[in-house]
Amino acid sequence: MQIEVAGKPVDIAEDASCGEVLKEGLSKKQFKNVVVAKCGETLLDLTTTVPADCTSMEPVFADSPEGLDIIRHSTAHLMAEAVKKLFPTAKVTIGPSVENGFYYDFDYERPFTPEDLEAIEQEMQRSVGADKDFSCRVVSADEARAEFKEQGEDYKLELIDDLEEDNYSIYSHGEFADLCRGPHVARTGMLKAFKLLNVAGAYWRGDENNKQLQRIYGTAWATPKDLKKYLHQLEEAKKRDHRKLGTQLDLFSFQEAGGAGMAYWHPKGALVRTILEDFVTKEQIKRGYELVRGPQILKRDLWETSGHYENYRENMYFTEIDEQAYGVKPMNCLAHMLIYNRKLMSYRDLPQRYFELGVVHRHEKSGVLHGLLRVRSFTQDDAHILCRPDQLQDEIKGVIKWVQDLMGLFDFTYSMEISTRPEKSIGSDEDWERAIKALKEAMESVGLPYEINEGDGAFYGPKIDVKVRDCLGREWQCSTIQVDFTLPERFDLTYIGEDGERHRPVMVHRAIMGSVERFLGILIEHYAGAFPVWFAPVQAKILTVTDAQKDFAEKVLQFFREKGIRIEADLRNEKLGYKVREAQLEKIPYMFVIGDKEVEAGCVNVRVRTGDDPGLLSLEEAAAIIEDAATQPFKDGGMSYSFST
RNA sequence: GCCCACAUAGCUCAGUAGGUAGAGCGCGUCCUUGGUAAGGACGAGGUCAGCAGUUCAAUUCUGCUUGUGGGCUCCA
Repeated sequence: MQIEVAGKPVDIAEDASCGEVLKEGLSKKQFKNVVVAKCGETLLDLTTTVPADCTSMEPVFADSPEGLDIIRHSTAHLMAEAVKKLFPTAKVTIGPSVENGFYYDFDYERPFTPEDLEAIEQEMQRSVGADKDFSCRVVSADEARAEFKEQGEDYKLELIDDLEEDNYSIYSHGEFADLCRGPHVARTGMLKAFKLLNVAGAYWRGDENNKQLQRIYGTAWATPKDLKKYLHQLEEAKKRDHRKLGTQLDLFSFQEAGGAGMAYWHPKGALVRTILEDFVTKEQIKRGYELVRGPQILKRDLWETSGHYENYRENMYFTEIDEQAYGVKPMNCLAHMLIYNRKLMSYRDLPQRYFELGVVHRHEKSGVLHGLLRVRSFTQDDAHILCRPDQLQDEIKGVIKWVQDLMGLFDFTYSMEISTRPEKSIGSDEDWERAIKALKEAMESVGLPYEINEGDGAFYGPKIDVKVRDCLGREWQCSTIQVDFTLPERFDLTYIGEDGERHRPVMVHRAIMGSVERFLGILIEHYAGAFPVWFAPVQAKILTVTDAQKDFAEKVLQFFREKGIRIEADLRNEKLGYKVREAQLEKIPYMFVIGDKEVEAGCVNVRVRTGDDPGLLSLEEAAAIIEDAATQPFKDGGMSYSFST
């Protein structure tokens, strides 16, 4: 019998295992790093007998994405073994691999402590040292039930009942056996690079009505070197954390006295924000939007009409004025609809595109707040497009283009998904179908890949969500495009068509940055605080060598200020090296050093934060460099912008 | 909201077997006039997050509250 291994034919015995076949077909060194076998799309344990229909087999190496997944999953089992050994009354639940690692959820009478984690990790190391074999057996549903019932593993019983399979595979190593689809590494000795990271609460099956379990997270890699590299990366990422940089660069803070989830913008941070908002606002106008503004609070019955009261109440703040109930706006759409409704619209007036940097308040659960990325009060670059059905496609495409342009400007990588109807929602099934179809068609016509996120739409309509990652790899939603047939109906929005009849416009809710706060948080992490010249709060800093240059430095300062360049001067009685260091830590793009030489020449000596050193330049030349650096990103993106004071 | 952890000077952190606290940086004054990542001296600065309780005595122990961090659930 012959089988192809990694492209070359190998003779094998009738009942050979996958491991034996791969060992035959690969060099000794290669085989050492094989975790499982791959036959077609199926992953098989090395101990599994080669299936009769398998004609070619590929090795899955430890450092491949699939291999790492196996290693992490197996490490989760290894951890469960250790936990059961140290805490026999703990009940096991599920333990999958996740990005960069794994977790396992346990039900135990007391919380695990950091010391417990250390003990667990040591126990895991012992098991690795013992190099126990992983083995798999397939049993009937009844046998599986009997086995886990005897062990008191109630959660496993629940899983068996839910899966409703005829047979189940059970993976064991040493004393530990777990209901599991597999596959796994052959021996515990292959798991040589892992670390337990933290404990967290997690609901059984992700449902907050269920019991809360204890989840232990860990990371696992193919080699200790990879593990070390990953842990180092984590450390580096922490340095870019926007919360840390926000303090270091004096951009913003959160004030305990003022309440959770609400940012306070310091002078530098507020300036960065203002520039971003200014750019986005001007760009909206160029793209055919009109600026509007609505109030912060609207009468409660309006929120009832819109369905917010019914579907979004727990996220809203309410207040009372003159015995009249009001709701603080969590979204801007209501005001925009009222503005649309101020007069009778003609089909010629459409589309109406209303843009507002709207401040919204949402009562987010206390546990979800996270720096600028998840707050209770934030500003959306929000717009509502009211258009005729025949205009819908072009409008969506226009928004997608704008999203692409903005993300491109910052060189963001992002993922897109279409979110469908959630449980709590309003509107007819047909409208939902129509709206989803419109979004899909637009995405497909632009040729963008997308995922479907079932049940995650807004309560009034489906949406395209654009997600960007933070420094720790967590994804955050930024842009959103939502098609809505329902709210125009609820507010009886109409326009007079060519036929002289009243028609219903379609509404597109959309935000490009999403939340200014969140977007800035991600920008801070993306640039590690070293903002591009166009929105750096301070673009250049003058550093004098001694106070003899003070007068000239002040003239230079004035010169650049008049040019609209954001510049500061460090005239303190300190050494140059000290001033350079400080400006470098402030991540200021340009430093202008002024000593006697420069005064004499009427020049500045330019130092760039990247380490480049253009040297002695005239004031005009230096200004040109900055202006160039500030406008270049827009030229590259086919746009134009400059902030002026 | 739930689980766990944490909260000491503007920042980063030490510390107290329960006897009201310390460093570095920053800040102020003075000396130093120094050419590309930290010159020196002196000084100011803290209801040890808040409120209760235990105690002769609480920053330290206990409880609650507030806030923060890591997750879960939920969402821009």
